[in-house]
Amino acid sequence: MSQSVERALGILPLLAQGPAGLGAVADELGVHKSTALRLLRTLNEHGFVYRCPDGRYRLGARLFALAAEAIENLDIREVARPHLAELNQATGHTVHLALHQDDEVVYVDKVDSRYPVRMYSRIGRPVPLTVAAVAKLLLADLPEAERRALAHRIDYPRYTARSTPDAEAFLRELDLVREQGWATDLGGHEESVNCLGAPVRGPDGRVVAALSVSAPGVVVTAEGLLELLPQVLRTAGAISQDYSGVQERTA
Amino acid sequence: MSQSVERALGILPLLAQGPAGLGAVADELGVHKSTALRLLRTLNEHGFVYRCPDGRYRLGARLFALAAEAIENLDIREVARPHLAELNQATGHTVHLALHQDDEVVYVDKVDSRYPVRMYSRIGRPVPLTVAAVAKLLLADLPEAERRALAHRIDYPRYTARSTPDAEAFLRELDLVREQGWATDLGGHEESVNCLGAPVRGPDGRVVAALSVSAPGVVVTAEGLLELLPQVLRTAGAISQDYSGVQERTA
DNA sequence: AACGACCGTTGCAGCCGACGCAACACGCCC
DNA sequence: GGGCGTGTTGCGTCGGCTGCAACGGTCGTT
Repeated sequence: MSQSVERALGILPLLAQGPAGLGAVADELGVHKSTALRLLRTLNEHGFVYRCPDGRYRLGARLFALAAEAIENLDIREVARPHLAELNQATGHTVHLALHQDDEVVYVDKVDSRYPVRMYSRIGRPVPLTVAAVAKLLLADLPEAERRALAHRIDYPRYTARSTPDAEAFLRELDLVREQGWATDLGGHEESVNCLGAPVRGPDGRVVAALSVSAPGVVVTAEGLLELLPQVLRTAGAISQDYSGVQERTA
Repeated sequence: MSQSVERALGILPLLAQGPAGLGAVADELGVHKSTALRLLRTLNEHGFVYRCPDGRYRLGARLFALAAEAIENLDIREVARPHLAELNQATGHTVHLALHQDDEVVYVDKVDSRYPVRMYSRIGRPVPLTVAAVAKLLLADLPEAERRALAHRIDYPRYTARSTPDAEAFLRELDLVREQGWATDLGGHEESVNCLGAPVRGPDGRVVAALSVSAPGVVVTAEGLLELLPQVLRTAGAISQDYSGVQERTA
């Protein structure tokens, strides 16, 4: 839509992969150096890009600040936090909270496991759509047409032998998840890690978020994890209720 | 420099404070609605802005993803991580790693305390410049002129009675920190939390990062925390060495 | 020391892309 | 139904952005 903005935004993913000089940025964007310079300068003035002492460019502090601030302001987080902490306290496992935006599912909060062996994840990081329990929960609630379109649009990486192989299998899985009201990821992303998740619903009954507990097989078996289902469902229900209660929060 | 980009970037901080409608954004920017619409659309196409079902705009997932990716790629992090984990293992306290960019100091990694009472912090979040141990370490290494300019440019919020009160006190503190090679924050940010930090130096001897251990007074006294100084210094030294060894990593 | 290669920076003219206007299309409440 | 407050579209005009070319700096090389 807006050329210069588009180009400027295109710079950011480039720099996310690592620092780069003016020339490299210009080449990558396919524009003249002077153009790239102007864009980088404006980005720099606003703190989105940081100029290293050696002249190369990196992503700037402002970006991190914004992301942090935005995450703070996601209201579901505030409501959910105490419940997540409680679930973590009760089970000892890592607890995640995730949201759906566009074609991505992102973790917006987590409470780390008390066990030394922890699952690797990071707040703000996109979740593998086809295997993660929270992703299945969030996507299963989409209207049918949208769900089908999405299922055929995305890729199906074979993280492990148990990863969802294709769109058909994924849609079947989503149907199952929607029906039973909870979801699992049994070694679909990393061979030795299992997850169990449940949906958080808004006042209109639609799924607005999803939470999950994750634990490596060495800590608890898949069967053992499934025994936590009632607790997980109860926590998700409690958050749903709290969230529907407060409801409007027009900033 | 570049008008449209500048405007587009101006939108993001607005939305960080909470969701807003098209009209509100246009008013705030001082531009026509149609202009704001185009900017929002481009931001939206790139995932930096997310359109709520109710038509309002929020910050988008891409922003989180970028921030996460960039933080992953900060190479000091990778080098430091095992050392931080070790320090955490040995002491049990929360360990932070921070960097300096422009006028901000940001946490880029942390390992949580094993104690139930934890200090509140978040990766990517700006650190209070005037009191945090890591901030003092990073700023103390600036060239004198820059240090003085910065000291007079920033604010001195009185978080607690022990917060640094003004520029003069701050500069004195920085001199002390630079000389002794380590820094503390004894209740300067939150009354009951103490920190002890040390600098990580690059191949040229300049401070490139800072780490700290933090613990609430209920877990360990300030004196007890100070006894960890040798360990903290050793860890910082080990990271410096590793970092200077690998050195070049031109992406 | 002089050279050349490379990178970042500046001024400028032309042109295209962004701007604001005005009109339209919705949903809502008085 | 009429008024409002949204968000949206098409269009002409002007201005901001673009790419060029030329400059200045810092290396490494001969």
